[in-house]
Amino acid sequence: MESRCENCIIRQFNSLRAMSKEELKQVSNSKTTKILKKGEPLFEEGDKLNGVYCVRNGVSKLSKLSANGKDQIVKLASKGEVIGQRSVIAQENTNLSAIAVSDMEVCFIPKETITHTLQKNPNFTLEVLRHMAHDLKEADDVIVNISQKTVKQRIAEAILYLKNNFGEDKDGFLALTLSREDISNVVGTATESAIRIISEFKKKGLIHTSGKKIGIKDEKKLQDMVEGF
Amino acid sequence: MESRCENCIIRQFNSLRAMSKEELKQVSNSKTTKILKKGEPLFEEGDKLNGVYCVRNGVSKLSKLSANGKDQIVKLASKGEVIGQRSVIAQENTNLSAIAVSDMEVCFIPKETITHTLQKNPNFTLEVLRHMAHDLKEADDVIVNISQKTVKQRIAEAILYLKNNFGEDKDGFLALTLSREDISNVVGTATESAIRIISEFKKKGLIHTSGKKIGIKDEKKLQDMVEGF
DNA sequence: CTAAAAATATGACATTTATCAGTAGTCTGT
DNA sequence: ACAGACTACTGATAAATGTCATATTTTTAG
Repeated sequence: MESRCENCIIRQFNSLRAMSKEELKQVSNSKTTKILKKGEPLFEEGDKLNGVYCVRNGVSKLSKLSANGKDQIVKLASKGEVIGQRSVIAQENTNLSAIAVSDMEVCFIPKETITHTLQKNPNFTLEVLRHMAHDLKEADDVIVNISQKTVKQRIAEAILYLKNNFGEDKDGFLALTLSREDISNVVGTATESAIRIISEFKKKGLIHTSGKKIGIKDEKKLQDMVEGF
Repeated sequence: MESRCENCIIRQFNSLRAMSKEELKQVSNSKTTKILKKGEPLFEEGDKLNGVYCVRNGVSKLSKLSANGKDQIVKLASKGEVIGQRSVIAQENTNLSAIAVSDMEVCFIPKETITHTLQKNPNFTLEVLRHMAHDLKEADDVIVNISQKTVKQRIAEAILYLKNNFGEDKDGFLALTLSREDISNVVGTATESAIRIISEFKKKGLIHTSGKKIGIKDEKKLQDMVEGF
């Protein structure tokens, strides 16, 4: 049978840790588990969400389609993160799409369970609030980065971000492999520009690549690049 | 004597409306009122906030300094909005500066009053949460706009935003007058670029200006500009 | 394993935007 | 009312980035 939320380690990393034993039992009884293959959508922009998704494994990109037909990736959500809270809380259709960028395992928690607890357990609400406050700060940082840094700086930053958040595999490549297009959508630039700059980094010996995989060779210089040197 | 929060109309527009009579009384007793002249700071990036500010009148820009020395304006907060909640909730120093862009009147509410209510009144917490969810969505939209629209589109959008949110004066100029530099910092571009594009809009008959004041002449064409025509 | 499809890569060029330099206009405080 | 300071404006130019076209490599499906 399904594993129980009460015992789930993932929970330690998100706002569900503020739930009481009773509440967790309820979550566990109402949740369903879902497996997604790389590339499959969890939901699409504009969908009405009937609950939130707790990521057990894998990574999802949260993106928004712009008028000119390009996706902008606003956040990468991985193990322990809860996706869709914003829409459920604001009682609106979702403003973002969520698509798996690696195989995923997620738990779906119906919104009734969440909203019920939000109204009853102030500790949980406060915990969710803290998480959202954190997300908001990060969003502010993204705004400043995108508008004030060059594409080169942002790509260097993205590469370091991928290392710091998802680590490296045994061969020294970034553990999370994004397509060049996804990278350009994180950074907010044309795919060709991203590719060009990645090639340049490679020529300069800052990184090495193999297919779409990227490995960091000179972290310090990459960091300097971010700072603008 | 000072006016009482219980009677304050402003409250209707922000999360304070979810407070009980008792709680409001406490807020009213602990609050202080502050007058700011245009250009004066409410607080600066990195400050530790001892409470939140409720805007009674005037407008404040919330901005963040980037590495290259330029400010990026992340939000304009006006009547009814509460400033500084994010930092108080996350228990961090503030990541933004708040500077008055017009004369202001604000109420300062000490953080103890807020955090106390956050722990006791789930309705209030939920209301704050909803507001933050809304802010987060807006931040996502800003990210997409900045990275996917041209400077011209963003300036057209900013002008329409100023009209829709702050209205026009009797002579048909935008009621909130921002300096060209502030406009460029909202839009995330160089001041000269903003000026150039504003001149261009003027030549094309989309707007008219007088000193730093801007008035809209052809809203439809401005809107088309935003859409990319 | 192989052919087709998709993704990556690169060059040439157009467009957008930033930077620097300098002038004109507007506001502020005495 | 006036000087000085700030702000708006304009031109010339450089730099960054986007676009289109096309070649090459990698991945995928059968």
